[in-house]
Amino acid sequence: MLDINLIRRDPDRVRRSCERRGIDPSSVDEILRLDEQYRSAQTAVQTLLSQKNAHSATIARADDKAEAAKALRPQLDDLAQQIAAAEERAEMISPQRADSPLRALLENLPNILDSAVPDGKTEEDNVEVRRVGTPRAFDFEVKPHWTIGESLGILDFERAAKLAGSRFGILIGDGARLSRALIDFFLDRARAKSYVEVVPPYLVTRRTMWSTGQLTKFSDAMFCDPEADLFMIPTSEVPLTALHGEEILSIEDLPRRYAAYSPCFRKEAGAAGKDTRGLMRQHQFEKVELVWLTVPESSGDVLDSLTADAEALLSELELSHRVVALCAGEIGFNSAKTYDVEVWIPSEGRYREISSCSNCTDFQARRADIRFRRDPKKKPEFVHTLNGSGLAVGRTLIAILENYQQADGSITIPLALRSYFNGEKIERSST
RNA sequence: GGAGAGGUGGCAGAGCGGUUGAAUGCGGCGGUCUUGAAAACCGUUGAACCUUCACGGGUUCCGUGAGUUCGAAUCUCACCCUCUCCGCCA
Repeated sequence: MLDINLIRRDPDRVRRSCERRGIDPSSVDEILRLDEQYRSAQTAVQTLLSQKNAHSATIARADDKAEAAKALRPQLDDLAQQIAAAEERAEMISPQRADSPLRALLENLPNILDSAVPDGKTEEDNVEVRRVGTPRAFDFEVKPHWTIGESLGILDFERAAKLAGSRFGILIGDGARLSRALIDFFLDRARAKSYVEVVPPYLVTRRTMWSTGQLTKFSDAMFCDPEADLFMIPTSEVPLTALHGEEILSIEDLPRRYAAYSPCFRKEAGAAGKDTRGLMRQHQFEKVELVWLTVPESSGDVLDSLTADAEALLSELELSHRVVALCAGEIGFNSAKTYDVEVWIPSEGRYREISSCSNCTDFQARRADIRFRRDPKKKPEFVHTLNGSGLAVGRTLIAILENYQQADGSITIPLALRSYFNGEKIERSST
């Protein structure tokens, strides 16, 4: 959520940001109009309440309170009427109200883009920042990971469909072990970089989901239990970011780094027909997520080091990758600036997203109410929140299967992973 | 799921329906004292919002939401959460 004060002070900046994202900026004017109305209504209510309180204080001070109350009766009754009327007017547009139009408009404004974000509408307009490693050259025909996995007996999509329908996969034997090895590897590396490991709830309340900006009209539908009103997390960014919701941290608490391995659940309603085969896009996948809470002035640098942390994992796995700066039209609702880390997928002959690192500035912190105090005397300020995958387990698995495939159909395990996997190779016979 | 207890400021813990945003203690901050520190003593110390160029003024907040009242932390109702015991269970 944006700061209403910022919208008042610099509406043009907000409009420009909306336009760059390809979103109609007209709601900014509507917000300004409603906000003006609301504030004058509020002032009216407060003036009347102040008068009423003065009368009550008079009664409280009087020796004969009943008598005093009786004497002030006419004024009090008159005030009560006026207050009720004024309150009704203010209540209509109060942003506190769940169905307030002002609130709805405010909540649906995306974060303000960082000035460094490149213009553009689609993936094509993303700007490559750097490339690391060279895609491996194959002297045989590369196979897609599902073919490799199924013939090795470590991936099973048919039975997954039997159990759960489309967009599910089953990891078996060495496939499951490799996945577990990756999780361990990722978490160990995160720990080495001072991230604190967390096992968060995988189901969260509507409020929590709302607080990190996942529940908006721009969001894809999530799995949920309507009866319990609990939502299955689409990423552990949600519980990790909201961890310190409604808290005021002290400056010594910052920066705060958290890492969580968790399953993630997504309906992928908007992705019909995309990546229908294989592990690329599933209703359930696993991920190690990295989250930072920082002071505002350092979030820019933190985004770089967070991205570097994600990349380092790929470098260590010797997987060729690149970093792209997302263009204005591609950046998520919460984010001011996002780098995607993309890994080389041989069967597609291109790089695919394996981590998305975002600086959400104070946007989520304002919704979730995560603040800090620089000094015991200073006012609390909102922290900045950042998140990135480190990494998506399923997609890393894809990358390993495809990039490390051998002519005989076996898989060589990346060096960095061998001690975790406890082996060097996956072969047909080994399952 | 059944039975009970409880939710007050950073924490602990008071609070006959009336100048209570809230005693007291701890902690925090500032100061006195000290070569320095500790101790002691003094002072100060919640948040959001509205209004003002500013000084300041005002409103709201004691789990949440309604209600009674001129006036509610205090009374009524509903809901939520936490804890204890029982049942079930990985």
